[in-house]
Amino acid sequence: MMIAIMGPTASGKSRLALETASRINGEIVSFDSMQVYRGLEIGTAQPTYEEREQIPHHLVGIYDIHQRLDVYTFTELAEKAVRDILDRGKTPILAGGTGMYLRAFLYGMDDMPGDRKLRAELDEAYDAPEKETALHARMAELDPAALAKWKECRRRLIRALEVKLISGKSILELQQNMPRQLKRDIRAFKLELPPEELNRKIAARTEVMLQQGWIEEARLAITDGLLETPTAHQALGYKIIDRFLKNELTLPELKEKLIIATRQYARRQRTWFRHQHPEALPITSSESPLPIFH
RNA sequence: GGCGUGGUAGCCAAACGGUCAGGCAGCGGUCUGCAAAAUCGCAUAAAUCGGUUCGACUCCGAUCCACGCCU
Repeated sequence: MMIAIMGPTASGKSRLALETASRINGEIVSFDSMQVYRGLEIGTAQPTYEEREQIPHHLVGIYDIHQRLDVYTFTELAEKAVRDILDRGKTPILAGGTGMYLRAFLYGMDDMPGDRKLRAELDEAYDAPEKETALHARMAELDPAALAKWKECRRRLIRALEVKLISGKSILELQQNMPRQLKRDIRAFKLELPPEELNRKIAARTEVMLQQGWIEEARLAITDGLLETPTAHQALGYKIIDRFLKNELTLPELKEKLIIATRQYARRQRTWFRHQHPEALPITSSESPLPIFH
């Protein structure tokens, strides 16, 4: 048996996961695409040192910002972490806001070929607005159906091209059996706070992060090349802070933009959980314990 | 008190006497190897009251409000 706690950013997942873990002798597996990165502790709201002393956390701070991460890789890491925890006779508590990773882990993905080197090359070759025409032309020839479906989305076109080049088949052909059944023995919960409450929490947390030194953290990471990394550059807020550091924004503007970006992220998460995780039981507060009965 | 300028959605901001601004914020959706990403869609307006007109956000008048200048 294992437990999953999902929910939008700042909704209180970590707190709930921690509380649950100590109650049922569990360990936490973070399902968060950005908390894996070292050096982004404050901005990605990683658990504190004390919290990690108290309860083991897995998949937090395990990567250097320059390393590339993707769903498939993450899923493998999570698989291993979960197995270890179970082997130790403890309960894995999956907690996080990266819906796609949770979905992939809980339901599985279709078997599809992948070649990270090839994908990186394709990214390199087409990763610019002007080069999209070339990508479109190539896809029009190789996989017109996929092009029609994702013409506005370069990233998915590149993955489609990758699959086509490796397998000779259209990605659409290979992904016809999107898994709809859970493949895990899981008790899943999703935090759904009233919008005003979540907004309040987001604003408050943003303030705290800034007080904790988020700006300095960002400055260091950016100096280290964060903005050019393959995956970590997407972490919310750092590009905005970069603009502040370049004096393009005032402090109040910075705060406002960070809060807005976080709210928008939370909304996308809400949409995802609403539709992709019917197995999760809605929870309206992070204050009370999860309804788990042994 | 007088003169001037202006009042367009939550905010910013255009054009126009007769289907549409646009941007930001908001809301909804999509999502199978970069997902804290990417992408698609939706709604809300004309300060108030009258007049001119077949038709007014657009023209005219009054009123209110804001800003500026004058007294």
